[in-house]
Amino acid sequence: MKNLINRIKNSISLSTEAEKYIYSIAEEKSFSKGEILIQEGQTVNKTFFVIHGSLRSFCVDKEGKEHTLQFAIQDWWISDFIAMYNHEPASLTVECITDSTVIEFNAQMLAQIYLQFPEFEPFQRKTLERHVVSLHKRILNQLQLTALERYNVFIEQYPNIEQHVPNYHIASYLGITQQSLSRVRAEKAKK
Amino acid sequence: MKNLINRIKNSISLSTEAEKYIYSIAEEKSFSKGEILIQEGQTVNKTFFVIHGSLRSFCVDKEGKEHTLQFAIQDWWISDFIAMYNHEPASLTVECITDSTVIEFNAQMLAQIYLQFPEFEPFQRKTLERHVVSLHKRILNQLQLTALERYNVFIEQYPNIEQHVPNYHIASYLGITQQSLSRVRAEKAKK
DNA sequence: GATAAAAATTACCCTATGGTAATAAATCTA
DNA sequence: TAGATTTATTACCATAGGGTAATTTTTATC
Repeated sequence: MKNLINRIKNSISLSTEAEKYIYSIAEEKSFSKGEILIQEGQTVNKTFFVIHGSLRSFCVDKEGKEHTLQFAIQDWWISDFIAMYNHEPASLTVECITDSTVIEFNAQMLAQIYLQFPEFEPFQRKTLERHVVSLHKRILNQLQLTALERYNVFIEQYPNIEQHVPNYHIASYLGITQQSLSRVRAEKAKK
Repeated sequence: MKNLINRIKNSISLSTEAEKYIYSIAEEKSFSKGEILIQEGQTVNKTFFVIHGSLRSFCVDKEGKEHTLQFAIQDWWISDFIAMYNHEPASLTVECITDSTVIEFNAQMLAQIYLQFPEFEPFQRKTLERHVVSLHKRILNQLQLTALERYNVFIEQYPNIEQHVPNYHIASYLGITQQSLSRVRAEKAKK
């Protein structure tokens, strides 16, 4: 839980009351590999801050293929943001890739925190803005880079994730098949 | 300018003072087809709300090919959000596709508006959240749909844009070449 | 309305990535 | 450690979409 508090303190100065409030609406939870935190179809009123471990959100297409929208490692947030922000049932599944510890927040409580503690506004805004930036960059990468280039960007962005995340999840994040990723990696190793 | 005021009023109740303040930090401007609102490399402290017309933001890759990140039509916001949120030089260009009228905001002024008028917080948040949702959906589409399917989603999402936007811009948004889009359209017309 | 310019289509061949399947390697489990 | 299971690799052929270029259609300009 300290992670988050420190992270907030990097961005705003946090009163003891505000810190207490955070503790009151948050709950630290541990999940083991394979556990589902959000199930497709469910109502989503939770969002998770990752303390350690790795998780992903993904959708399943009509042919049953999985497509990874997001990975989350330490200090990242994860949820089904489409469902959460639109107040509609989850179209995504959020699962643990490895044993993980997260802080679970009630989304409404968290969104309203600035009412009691206006100093949270810039922190929340910054979090959302950073999210937008990372999505814009991802889309630009998808538009202009080859599979190999996208893979290189990925391992730069998540330097340690490969040890923990199976290859086919990375492939499904990059928008290619597991086999193509294998080829791409072979290609890369040759050079 | 009424567009924006009405749009805000749909979401929050707006005092006369707040309305005046909006007018004071905004400037309605008209641009003609082809004009550049944000140039790659520039510092970005402006964001635009579209009154009418159509604009796009795009990047240029190492081979000189353009990739459209976003279209903006009536009631949408457009800027280089990567540059704006990260306080770095623009990596995108924002240009008018057709003659357009926009409201230009100083980004800092707009971001700080909640300090004087806290009732703006939910409006600003909602705008950001909607942005995140649309980007998540775009990424999911890119991961799981074929070019034809993405094209269909596109024309559903922007029903009238085709009359105004050249095909090669749409192609560059969908992540395919102009020629592929042409094929896709021919395919679609056949059925 | 004629001409020029821009945009869209079509054709041809090429390449990156997909699909299926077999094999190999790694990991888990008893 | 053996066997089972999961994951990764490789091979083969198939296909969606790319590249170049020629042609047609549309739009702008005089």
